[in-house]
Amino acid sequence: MTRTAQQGRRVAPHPDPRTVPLQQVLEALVDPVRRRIVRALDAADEDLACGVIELSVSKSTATHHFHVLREAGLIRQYYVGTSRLNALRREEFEESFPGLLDALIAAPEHR
Amino acid sequence: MTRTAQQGRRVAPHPDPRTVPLQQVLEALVDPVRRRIVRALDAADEDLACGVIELSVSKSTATHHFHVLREAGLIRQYYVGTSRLNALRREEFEESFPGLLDALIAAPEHR
DNA sequence: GTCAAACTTCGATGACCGTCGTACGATGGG
DNA sequence: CCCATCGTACGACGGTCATCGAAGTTTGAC
Repeated sequence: MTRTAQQGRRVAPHPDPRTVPLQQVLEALVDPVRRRIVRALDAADEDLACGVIELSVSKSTATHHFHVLREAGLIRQYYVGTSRLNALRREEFEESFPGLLDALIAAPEHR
Repeated sequence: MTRTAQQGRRVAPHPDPRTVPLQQVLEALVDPVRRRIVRALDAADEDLACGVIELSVSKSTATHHFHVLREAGLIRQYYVGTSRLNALRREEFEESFPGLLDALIAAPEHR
């Protein structure tokens, strides 16, 4: 098994956002930890590793949350070395659910 | 006890949408039955009684869902006779979370 | 080749919430 | 009055999900 094949084995499936039901998207976004992730990715000008976002949950829980966001078509994930980088899928998501991400990011969490 | 006082006793508390946390709003809207209610109220040109919206859940469950929507500042409820009428609080909600309700209503449930 | 860093996987646990049936309350018509 | 209609209140139950720790995997650095 070559090194690149190993790398390939780590590539997780990324659904087309247009095939993701609204229900799944909302279930992903209803969790405050996952919204923190989305907000962090939105605020950053570059892709972020899982570890650099402060989430106040354990690593295994964080992995779970990133998984849910990926399955909902909200983020893209790829490995660079031992890190896994995350990127918000803005344009694709906007095409699927126009205005939804913008409205959510603009919405204040508290008051 | 007068009749109007009795009526007054049935008036449920309506929070100001501006005081409702985003978390609570999303928890309200993540349930598909509650989204059906919101969509029905949006589509109607008049206020709707609880009973006239097809929900495929029991009456007690329906009451629960209307309660959650009211507490989230999404609907207004008032009695007329034995019926309880429901109205979407569009403008107030729009002021609190601009674009959110529109994006959700515009979003297709399935594909 | 050894080791640390960064995530993942797995199973377990605990809490929450959507659901229901039943009993109850309020209203208006005959 | 009586009664049907419409909705509410209350427990109970069940499934789902966020959480964790422990063990495993992959990578790169030395």
